[in-house]
Amino acid sequence: MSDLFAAATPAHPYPYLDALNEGQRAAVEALDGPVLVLAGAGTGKTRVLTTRLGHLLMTGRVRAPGELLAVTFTNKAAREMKDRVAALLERPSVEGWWLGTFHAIAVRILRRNPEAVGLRSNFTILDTDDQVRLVKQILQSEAVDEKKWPARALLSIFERWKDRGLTPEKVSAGEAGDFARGRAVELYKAYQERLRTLNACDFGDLLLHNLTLFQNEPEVLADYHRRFRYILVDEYQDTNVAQYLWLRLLAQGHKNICCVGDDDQSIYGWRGAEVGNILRFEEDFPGAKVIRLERNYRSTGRILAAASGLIAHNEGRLGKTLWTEGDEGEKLRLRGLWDGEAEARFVGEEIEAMQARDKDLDLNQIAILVRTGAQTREFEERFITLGLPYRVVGGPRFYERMEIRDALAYLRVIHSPDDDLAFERIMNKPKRGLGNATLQLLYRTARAGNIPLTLAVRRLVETDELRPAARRALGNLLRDFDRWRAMVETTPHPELAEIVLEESGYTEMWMNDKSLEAPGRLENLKEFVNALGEFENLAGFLEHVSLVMEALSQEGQDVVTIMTLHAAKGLEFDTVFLPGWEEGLFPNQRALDETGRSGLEEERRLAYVGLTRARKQVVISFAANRRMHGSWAAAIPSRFVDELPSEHVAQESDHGVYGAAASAFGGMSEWSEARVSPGLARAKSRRGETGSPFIDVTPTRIETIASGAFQRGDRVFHQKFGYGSIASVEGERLNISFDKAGEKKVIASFVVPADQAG
DNA sequence: GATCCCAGGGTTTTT
DNA sequence: CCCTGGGATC
Repeated sequence: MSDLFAAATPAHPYPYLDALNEGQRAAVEALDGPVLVLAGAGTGKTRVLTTRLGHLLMTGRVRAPGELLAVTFTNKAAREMKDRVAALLERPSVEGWWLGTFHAIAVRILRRNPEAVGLRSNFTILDTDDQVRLVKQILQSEAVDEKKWPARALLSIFERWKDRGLTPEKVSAGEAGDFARGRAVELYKAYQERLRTLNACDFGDLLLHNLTLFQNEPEVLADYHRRFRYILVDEYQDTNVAQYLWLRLLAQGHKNICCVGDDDQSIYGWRGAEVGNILRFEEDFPGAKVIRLERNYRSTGRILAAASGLIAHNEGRLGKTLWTEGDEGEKLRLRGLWDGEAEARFVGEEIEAMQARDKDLDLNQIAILVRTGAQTREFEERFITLGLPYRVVGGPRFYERMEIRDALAYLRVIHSPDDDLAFERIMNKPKRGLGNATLQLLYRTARAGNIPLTLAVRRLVETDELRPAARRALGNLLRDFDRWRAMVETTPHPELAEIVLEESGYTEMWMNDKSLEAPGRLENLKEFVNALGEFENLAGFLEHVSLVMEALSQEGQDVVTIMTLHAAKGLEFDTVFLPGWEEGLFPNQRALDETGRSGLEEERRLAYVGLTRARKQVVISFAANRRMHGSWAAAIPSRFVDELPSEHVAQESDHGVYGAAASAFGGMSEWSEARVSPGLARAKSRRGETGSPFIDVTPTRIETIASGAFQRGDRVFHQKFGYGSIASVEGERLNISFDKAGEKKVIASFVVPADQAG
């Protein structure tokens, strides 16, 4: 502790400081007391974070891993920081450090003192699916009409309360709302009680239980005060109230808390984030130093000017102006199109033109950032037709897949026998002749005796209340679980998992399944067993899966990225396409309806995030007609288009940015394309626009020029469309009749022979 | 108990 | 348009 003072005095022993600009250096050197680093997009935030961490070590303020708490929002950010710290310390990994997501840290704390909140240390963390099923059960037992009051809606009410740190007791009467005629709080209480009985908690509980723990057990909190001498928080603008309270409690002792964030990039208000947390920082932590990082190292001057011009329309900002010493760059491009399809075609053509100009073009440096997930489809379809490799970021995560969740459920029941939801999930998977009637009886018995489902099963198989077939099936299942559970200590867990999947008949179930997903699912199960091997024990694995596990991403390929604006935060690309800038879509109507002005400002921040992802070029587009939920709607350009400073924007349609004019322009372009390119006209036939002369003529002709590895009649497999037979071959383009997806034109490199699939 | 069909509803998403 | 879930039917 004494060298703390000694180390702080010398001026030059830290060469890494010289590589920083003035603001960055200030942010790194302000080690003690509360500090807020307002780090604009592309200003070197990660560098500041890691250098600061290193500086804490070099100055001796942090000498042991346990003395620093570093929190992030995503696993990705946590991993990146871990890697950098490991590199800094020249170690392969830094597992002992308190460095992780809010939730991962909260679990770690909760596992040490679970009794304080009525849990046992092997408690389960439920995912969304389990949560919804639990809420449904409660609605049923409380006789609430699920049609009128959907479980999901109620769950999101609970989540918002949890985001604000509210336990059922703390929800004030005025908050009840009209859900189920004001019964929401009562239902919330029932939900929390059920969770406790199940020895389970949901994601929101992790933080909420931490707050309860700290408030009820001052000793525990004091221990963490002694432990964590420095706290570092990333993406502070995304914290919700519960996380804010959590941080405040932990920082109470020494007040050495450094939060890094950007109020202009707060885009998660809809899931409980409070921009107010960052705006209020100086009041919350008196004496706080605020350091602004405004020098941008990423984007061109014009992109920064456009982004700044846009975001200036927001009120209630801390205020910050990005600048660069780099080039002014090209103007942003703005294009109006006829409809979403034309827009996708336009983007495809632009990328092809870029490829033509530069044959070494790195497709990974191109991103299409959309407002809603539904927008990705049109681009996907277009890119498949063009044979342009792409990747859609998002979609179901690995552990959200049905087969993985089933396999997990088996392990969960083994690991924590009271996990009713897991038991219910796999009770009849594979089919054991246990249907709804049996399940209802089980639940009645469990509820009557206030005991877990598996215990109810144990009692029932001793009686004659069940049908003999059901009784036998359940008896066997119980015996299986007992046997597997007995193996936990003696059998390596990956092997155990394999045995369970085998003996339960689960693997067999998928082997007998003829659907096109089945081979992929079996593959995922193998992957699952492999992943299991990377953990010390079953408990560790289960925790990892519920908190961290992500979809397998095929990285390292040369592909264009398609993703939502939300998913793009923190990333950067040379060229960014921003389609769908239309009123109603972006800003999104629902955001405006639900949260009004603050919703609009959040949408604007989203636009700001999108713009600042680009290093060199931004291409914004809007369509005059957009199909939503199956019906067409005329659209007008987004107000954000008008908010861009016009001197930095090149409009490519001389008909202006208004809907009607854009329609005329887009319509014409479509017409001319159809004339010059039969291939494009044919592609449209996939959408059922029959009657074009091109469709009738081409198939016979193209067969004669068939070449390459595929022939008519071959069975093939396609990532997106599944299995099918080749109807005709046209060079690299294949016409395939897919078993499930119907007729599609695809590029040969996108399919493999059916026998090589999976 | 399992399968099929139709109605209804469909931002953003991490942990 | 496309998916999900619940009810009706075999």
